Formats: sequence, structure tokens, C-alpha cells
Amino acid sequence: MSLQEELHLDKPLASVEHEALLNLYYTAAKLKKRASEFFGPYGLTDVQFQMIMLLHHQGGAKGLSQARLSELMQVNRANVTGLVDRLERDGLVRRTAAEDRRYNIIQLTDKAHRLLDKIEADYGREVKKVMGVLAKSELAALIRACGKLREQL
Amino acid sequence: MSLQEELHLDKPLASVEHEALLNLYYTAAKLKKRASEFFGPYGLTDVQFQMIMLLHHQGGAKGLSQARLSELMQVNRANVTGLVDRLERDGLVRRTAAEDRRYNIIQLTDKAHRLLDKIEADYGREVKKVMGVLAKSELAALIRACGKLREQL
DNA sequence: GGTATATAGTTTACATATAAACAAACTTTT
DNA sequence: AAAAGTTTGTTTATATGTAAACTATATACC
Repeated sequence: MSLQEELHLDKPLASVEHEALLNLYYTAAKLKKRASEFFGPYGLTDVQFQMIMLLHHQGGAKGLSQARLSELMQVNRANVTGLVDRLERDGLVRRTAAEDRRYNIIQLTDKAHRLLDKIEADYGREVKKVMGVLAKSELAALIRACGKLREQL
Repeated sequence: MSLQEELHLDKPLASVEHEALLNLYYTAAKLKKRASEFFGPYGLTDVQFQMIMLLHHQGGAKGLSQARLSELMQVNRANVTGLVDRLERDGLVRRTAAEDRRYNIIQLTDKAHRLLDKIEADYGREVKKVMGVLAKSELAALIRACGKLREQL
């Protein structure tokens, strides 16, 4: 369904370009809400899960610095401080000082590993269920288009 | 460029479906940041501009209720309260009581109309510049794909 | 060695987002 | 008409996001 129908807009959108932009926005927002519903029962937010995933798959046993997390999540350093604060409060990550004492090393706790084991397979199925309405060729086209857009931003 | 390269990920992503999902997220986030930079010099946030646009094009002279704005922006009613508060503080919208006294009628002020006149053409050009890296067929495919995704969420 | 510069993380102030509980006003049911 | 239910907007608590100013530490350069 078009956004115009979905939102019951009086007027059509100004251009195909604008329509595509708004489609990206609204769809990403709706996916994010679905993710919130999915992670809620596990006591996590979607962003917290993202950080845990990154620490597991990109950090391994060594962990990641907050600066690297900031880069991986494409968010402000200040934001990472708060995100790590809350995960630490909930006993899911540990902050330790690195040799270079400007850095914090962030590592997952056993509790986080156990939680991830419980969620990850289910998450993979959920992603395939949601994104599976698109054919492989459509998924590839979507990835290509998003890549092109990001490249010139 | 692929997300894996862009973020210098150690490992490839778990599935094409996951890759497509993350592409949507990261691209929408990056577009939002570009929008912030664009609107900053006008003293607006991207969300404030979106609300003003909706009030102008969908509300006309009559204005819109907060409930309708909530539906149009696909955000919580509580969030609309704050958004309208800040626009009202900045003299860009007016709250008036409707006949049905549960409703607030939100209308643009002259100041908002003047501001919109200054921004809108420039905004249209910016959107075409950014989204213009995609061919019309790619834009259409993107819109179709996003529509399909939203339909089953 | 000492100064300048860069980098990492934190703090503050603010905007945007949600859920849940609430009050006020309307509608439906009986 | 009274009770029950629905809708609208607000408040509160909390999470996530930014920019700017700050501290601490490390590196580069003279």
C-alpha cells in the first residue's frame, strides 16, 4: 500500500524522490517498533540487543572500546556512554580500563552470553520472516539502493 | 559500498535478510542526520519541519488535531504533546479548543507560513539531489519494497 | 623536555520517542 | 438519566539521540 493511502493523505507527495525518502523513513520506523515488541519480552531494547550483538560478533573475547562501538552503531560518543551505563547497570557488560588509559574496554558478561544464546536463533527467524516478503532479487536491489544513497551522504 | 566494508566488520552478516534490514536502518539514520544539517540553519529540526509540512499540506486553513498529527507522523500521542509544545513556544503553531472539547486544533502561525515559503523549494531541490543518485526505476522499486514490508508489520 | 595537538570518555542541556496512568469530554448501552 | 466504555490530551518515568564543553591521557613536533 502507498504511504498516501496508508496515512489517508489529501494530496499526493511532491515527487517520486520525496515519496521514496518518506517510504524509507516510515518503513525503518515501523521495523524499529516491531523490533521493540520482539525484544521487550527478553527485557532488552532493540538498541541494547544491537550493542550486545556487536560485542559478541565483532568484539569476541577481547571486547570493544566505546569509540569503536560509536563507529559501529554510527552514533555519538556521548550516546554510547549512556548505553553502556544502562547495560552495565543491568549486569550485561563490564567496563575495564585498557592499557591506553583513555580507553574503556567493554565486554559481555556471562549473563549477556546466556541471554544472547536464548535470543539469537529466534531473532534470525524473525528477521527472515519479516524481510522474507521480499524476493532475493528485491533484497539485493534494496541493499544496492541503500548503499548508493549512503555513499553520497 | 556494503555495510560490512563501511563499518569494517570482521565477519559477514548472518543473512541477506539481515543485511537488508540493517541497510534500511543505517540508511534511514544517515538520511535523518543529513536532514538535521539541512534544517539546522533555519532553526528547525527535521521533525519540526515534518509537522509544519503536514499542517500546511494536510491541515490547510482548518488545522489538524493532535490525534491526527500522531497518526500522520506515526508517533505516540504523548510525543505530539511535546512537539506541539516546542513549536508553540517558538511561535510557529497555535493551539485552540475545538467544538468537541477533547480536541486541540493545531494551526500554523504567519511566522510558520513565512518560514515554510523560504524553505520548501530549497527542500524539494535537496531531496531530489540526495535521492537523485537512484534512477526512477530504482526509486519505484524502493517504494514498492518498503510498501510490501510495511504491509505485513 | 615541553608545548601543541589529537583522541577517549563524560557531563550538561536539549529534542524525540515510548508506555502507563490519569483527567476531561464525548458516546453507547441499559 | 445513569453507568460503562471510548477518545483526546497530559504527565511521569525512562531510553535514545545530538552538540558543546570539559577532563584525562597519549602522541607529534620543536
